[in-house]
Amino acid sequence: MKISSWNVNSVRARIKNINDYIKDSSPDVLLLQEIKTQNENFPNDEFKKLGYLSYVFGQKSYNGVAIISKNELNNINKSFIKDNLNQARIITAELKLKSKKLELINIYVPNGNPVDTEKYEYKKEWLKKFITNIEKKIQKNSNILIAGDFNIIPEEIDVHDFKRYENDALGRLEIRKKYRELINLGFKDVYRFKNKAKQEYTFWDYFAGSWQKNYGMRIDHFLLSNSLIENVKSIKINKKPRSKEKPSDHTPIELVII
DNA sequence: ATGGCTGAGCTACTCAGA
Repeated sequence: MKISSWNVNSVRARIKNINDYIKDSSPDVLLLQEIKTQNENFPNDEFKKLGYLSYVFGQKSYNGVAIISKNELNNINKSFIKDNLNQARIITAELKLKSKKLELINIYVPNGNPVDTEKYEYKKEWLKKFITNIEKKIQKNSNILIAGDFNIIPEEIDVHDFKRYENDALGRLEIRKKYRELINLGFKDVYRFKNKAKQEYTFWDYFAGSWQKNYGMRIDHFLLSNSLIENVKSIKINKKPRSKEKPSDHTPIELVII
């Protein structure tokens, strides 16, 4: 079972790139973030042609998340947390993994910049609520995969120039501690668990030749329940989509799990 | 390097991203 996560920065502007990616990589499940459209304008038909069902939590202009799946998914939930600003940032589903039920949680965490504004407070509040609800969820199902755009640089190794981000909403200690808090509930950052000292990124700015210079950061993550880590076959950051014409600023991360 | 580049909504320009 291959599960991919990709912040596409508009599903409609990116439809060709997504199409190419699906044909090239053929994930069983594709988690999308920043689809930037309402449900009624989501390109369901495009995905149907490729053999996928769409589960969409859209929003006009900003945010929005979706799950694209080859097989039908159950218990779709779009209200995992109560969002103060009613932004579309979480969609969850239940996935059959052999005999186990895997709770799939697709997230798009608020950016939080600038740090001296209510945007940063919103990010902190959002993460706080999210952690609380994950704690509750674990009581019912301890097989969980949290995937998506966390907008968190976990460690210094996860960005090209940490100095520049240590007071940024993505790199601040206060925010990185939230990430640790989440992991301490019983998760592994699958990429870092499998790649102890590797420096790879999932995001590169559009400007100043960031991609060409490899000035990036690792902010898209898969957090998997400790109990399932033995089931992981591979975890890969697929840089190919970032090298294409009209790319998203993020690139997909791919988990193969048995 | 708090800039520069891209997308949505709209049709001039602002907001948001990270």
